[in-house]
Amino acid sequence: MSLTIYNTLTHDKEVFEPREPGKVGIYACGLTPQGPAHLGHMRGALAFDVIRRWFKYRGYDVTMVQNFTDVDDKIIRKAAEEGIGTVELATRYSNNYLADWNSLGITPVEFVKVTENIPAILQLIAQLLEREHAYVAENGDVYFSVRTFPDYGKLSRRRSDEMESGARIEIDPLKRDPLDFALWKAERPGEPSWPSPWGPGRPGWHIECSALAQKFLGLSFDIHAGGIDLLFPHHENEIAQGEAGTGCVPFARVWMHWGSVNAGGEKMSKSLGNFFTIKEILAEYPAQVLRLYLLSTHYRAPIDYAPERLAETARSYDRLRKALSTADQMSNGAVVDTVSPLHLAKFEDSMDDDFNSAAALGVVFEALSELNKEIASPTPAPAEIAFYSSTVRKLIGSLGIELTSQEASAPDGLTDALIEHALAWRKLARESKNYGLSDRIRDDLKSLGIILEDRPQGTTWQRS
RNA sequence: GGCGCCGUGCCCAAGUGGUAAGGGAGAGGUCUGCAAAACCUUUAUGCAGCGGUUCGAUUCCGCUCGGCGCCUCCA
Repeated sequence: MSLTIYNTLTHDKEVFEPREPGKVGIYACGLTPQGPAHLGHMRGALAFDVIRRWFKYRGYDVTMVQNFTDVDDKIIRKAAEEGIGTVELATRYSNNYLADWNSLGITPVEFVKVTENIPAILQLIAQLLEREHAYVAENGDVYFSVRTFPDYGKLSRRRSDEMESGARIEIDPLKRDPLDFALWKAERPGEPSWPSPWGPGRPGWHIECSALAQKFLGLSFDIHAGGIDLLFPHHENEIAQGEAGTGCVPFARVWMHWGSVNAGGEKMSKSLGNFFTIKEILAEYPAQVLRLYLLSTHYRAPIDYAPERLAETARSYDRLRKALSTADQMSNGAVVDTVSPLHLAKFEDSMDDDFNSAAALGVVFEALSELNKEIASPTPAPAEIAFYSSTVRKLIGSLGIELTSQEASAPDGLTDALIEHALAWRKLARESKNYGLSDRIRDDLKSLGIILEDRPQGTTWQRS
């Protein structure tokens, strides 16, 4: 089965065909760094971390670019409120965001800032003016003329005439048409600005993504990604700017959109106050659990976040962890580097089908079930145990979820050797039927976070 | 009002024109000195409702009801 991707532009799943064989270029809309990131901001980052891993797994050389819109109305306002410069504010929250990526184990991409790429933006605006898709208003603003671009609406499937009738867009006398949008905003007192042929000012909201994507990935690049809430008008405008400005169609070959993160049935957002920051969540649960949770729903579907959901995921994650820990102790050092072909094939098919991580995780748990059956068998075969634990590890590992061996998290003083000694003492106690003592040892270890499990073949243990 | 998405067991969540993955929770059982874990069995003749197409639909089409997103800043 070949890699298939749902393309919002065609409303259909398509076999992925890169512009250049073996290479894939991805542009994703980043964010406006003006506050701490919440789960909603991280969903796309995580989804595309996994998508990039899968492209690499399939042999692609991946380039992914994401922007920081580090100058815009909100940043200017927020910086003024806090009495600091816009650069300082944007830098603080960009770094904050990158730290969140790091704590979730998301591989960094090529981050680009608007303020460091003003020339590319000016150039695209100039091209749009040259081609008469834009005009300069009397105050120095530059607007895109939607009427000059007949394809406008092809991504979001809206027709301009319909929108106009029902629209409640405020009438801006500077615009020739209510649908027109700003490419360049003329300087206002106290705001950052850059010189331009149309007078000093700063970029409008949508132009940066068109300019940056084309600058760093070229014309007609492979994939453009973003949250579904950016579909209109942002992405629609990007297409208009990119295609009208260069004459090169399509601006991007495939459009991918991830679903929103909701809380209490409504989109998580700052204004509603129903958001959870990454730091809050990671204070309660390990990053692996959060990854597992987010990946258990397909990236395009909306996901409703609730702390109970994470608690459930934590339980299933523990099952995974415990089984692998037990397997390590029962495989007698048998090293197996292979993966169950049956499970691998199902897993790959799932991921090839529009990166269906939810279905792929289902396969992981099926393999886990095989592993547990072998562990529970009256005559467990170390080689079989190693075979299935390797399968589980490799499959889920390809989604960026590492099930580390337990010694990695050993607390101070409780070395594996010490625990092994305690197990030996307990074994002696049990052999002499001194159950009071053996239970005492088990309880004491439990209070230290060590869980014992007696099996016919001996006792295994793990850190809880 | 316009555009789009969605409605699967107690909860979460995949999925297919031919009879429903997986996870969490619950119930019974096996193993065990006990415990824990695991294993086995069990919880949808059913996939919002009503029509239609079809030999056959949860899967395609239409309508109805319900939820959500976007149309204003948004990941």
